[in-house]
Amino acid sequence: MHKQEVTIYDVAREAKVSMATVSRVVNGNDNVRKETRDRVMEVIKRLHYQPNAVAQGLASKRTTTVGLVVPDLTNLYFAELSKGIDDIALLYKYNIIITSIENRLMKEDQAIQSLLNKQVDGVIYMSNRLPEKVIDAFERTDTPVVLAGTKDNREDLPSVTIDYKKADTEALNLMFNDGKKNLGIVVGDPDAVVNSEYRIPAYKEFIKEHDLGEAHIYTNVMDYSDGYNLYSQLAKDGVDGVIVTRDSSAVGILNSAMDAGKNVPKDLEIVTASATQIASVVRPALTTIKQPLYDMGAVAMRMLTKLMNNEEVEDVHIELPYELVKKQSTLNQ
Amino acid sequence: MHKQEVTIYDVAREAKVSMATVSRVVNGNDNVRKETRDRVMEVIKRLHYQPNAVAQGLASKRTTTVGLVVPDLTNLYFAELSKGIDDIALLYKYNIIITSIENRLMKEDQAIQSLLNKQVDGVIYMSNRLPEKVIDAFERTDTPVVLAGTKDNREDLPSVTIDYKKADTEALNLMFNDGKKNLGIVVGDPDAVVNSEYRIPAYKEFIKEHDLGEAHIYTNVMDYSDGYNLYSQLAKDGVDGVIVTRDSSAVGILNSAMDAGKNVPKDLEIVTASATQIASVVRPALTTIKQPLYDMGAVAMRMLTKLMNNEEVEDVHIELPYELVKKQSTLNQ
DNA sequence: ATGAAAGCGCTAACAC
DNA sequence: GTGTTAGCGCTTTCAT
Repeated sequence: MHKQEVTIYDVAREAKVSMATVSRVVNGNDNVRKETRDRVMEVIKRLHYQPNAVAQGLASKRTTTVGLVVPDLTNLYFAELSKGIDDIALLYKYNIIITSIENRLMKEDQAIQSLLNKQVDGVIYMSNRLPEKVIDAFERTDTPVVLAGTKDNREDLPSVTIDYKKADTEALNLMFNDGKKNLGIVVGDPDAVVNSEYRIPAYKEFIKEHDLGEAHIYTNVMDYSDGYNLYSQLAKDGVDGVIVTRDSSAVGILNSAMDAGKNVPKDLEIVTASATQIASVVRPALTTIKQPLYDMGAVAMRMLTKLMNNEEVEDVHIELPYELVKKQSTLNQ
Repeated sequence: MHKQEVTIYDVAREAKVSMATVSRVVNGNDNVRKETRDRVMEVIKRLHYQPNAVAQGLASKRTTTVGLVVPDLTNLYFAELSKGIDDIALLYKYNIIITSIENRLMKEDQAIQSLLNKQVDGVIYMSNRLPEKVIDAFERTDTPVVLAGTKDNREDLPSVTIDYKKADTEALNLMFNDGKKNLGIVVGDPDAVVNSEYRIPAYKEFIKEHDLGEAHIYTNVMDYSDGYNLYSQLAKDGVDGVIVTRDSSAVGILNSAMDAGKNVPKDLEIVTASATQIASVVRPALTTIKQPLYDMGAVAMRMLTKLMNNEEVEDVHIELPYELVKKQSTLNQ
């Protein structure tokens, strides 16, 4: 399509060396006399030679490219994870191919296959859904995979997360100690492993242990308007404290409650489980389980670099510390 | 690195045809007898053959990959643009390599070069800064480039934008008609073409035409806290209406004003120039110049697909319609 | 409709 | 230290 202006062969000819030597210079191989190296470098500069990464990839079987699988770019939760990944990727000179898969023509396994076909050296998977087909695809390849902000059922795949159970329990406890006895939980996809295996069980255990009666579990609350519309139901159910996994939903609940003339936190306490910017700019500011999203991304990418280099990785299931940040959407007594 | 389990050669041997025929089947070339095609397809299925996109890229000189250059993934403005791009890219089966460049080791021209080395078929550039070096790199290559949400000085490069001058003038006029006579403008990077060539000139013209006295131009206000901290200055300067290009800054100003006991919009009107989610969830909700970000991204990507296929493109400088959405941060009289 | 063969631009033994 | 030579896995003429 576009003119590959200058190839390694042109440089070799002009510098009166072999392609191999140019390749050595380009790749920083030490086995080149300084004099030769300088001559080659000069020609490279003069001819504006730039190596063709596709050819390099085919010959070396390494593309210095990693794939990111993310549900939605416009969800700040994933954007902040991605930023951490991106920074470390840059540090190690990897490019990033990003694939978003929510509400899409493309299914998860197709996304993975597409990435693998591009010969990515590794994959970071952030989607909270992990269908069997994806697992199969991962198992059919040697390409290392790291999960960021999610887990698989069997805990086979390396992952970087927080302790969701502990975090949610702590949040519920905060509201309980504020005197709220009719607690609820609001999640997005109920089948997401994080929800089905950690958050919802943590909630169930909590209300059982504290004898809080009926469970109030609200699922498929995906965005602001879902949250906004949910409030009337929360009111009807007499819920006086909720933990909400998505902060856009939490903000929707907040605004809806206030529009209904209610007082947050007096009438309803809200704790959101992902501390993106949106949770801190609304008033009253939301109490949050602050996940170290940037760090989670960075740690995941760092782990992936090790896996791609066949380096030893001591622990493939890393849990980073979270922080329960008390703001004005809880009484904090 | 990873075992390329099955190659086109394996399929050819197993199906008792040549590699060329397998290639034809894979690429949907019609010149294959149905019988042969079926046999090849069967083998492909059975062997789980997947073409190596790197080898395809080297041989065909098309990678079906486009590069995105974006300042910051966690800025919803860019995220929403990217989403539009991504959806159209998926439709046309392009993968996306994303490169973010703000506050980074990597400079704009290195980012571009890295993308070009990967032999991307096209580039969408969203950064509001467009250094000479980047222009040079673009000129040294045949790879098509489209600017999304930004322009270059000479208007050489194809672009998708809104009419910034008209939009800002309309916003200023709204505030003027509300009786605000001490208007200001708050921007991020003052050297960004959109600011230096359109927004700031539009502002200057407006206050000159309406004889509003001294100009109040605030630059390098990049985020929420910059906006929050700026408010005291706005108050000191007696500004009673501002147009703010970044909505995180706008929200910062809003919260700061309210924390100072001021009334928005009575004491200060705020119009933000990019309508991301954050502008609509705060209370009072912000009046916004609603740019069709998703559409801008989609249109840019669609234009790029045409350029990559050497198709005719009637207009390479597309301006999409915006909408001035009146909310509670202006009086709207 | 199908096959043979020449590359695409580079890396990586291996030889000297 | 440097050159020679096979590939990497695929596409694409050009024959037939």
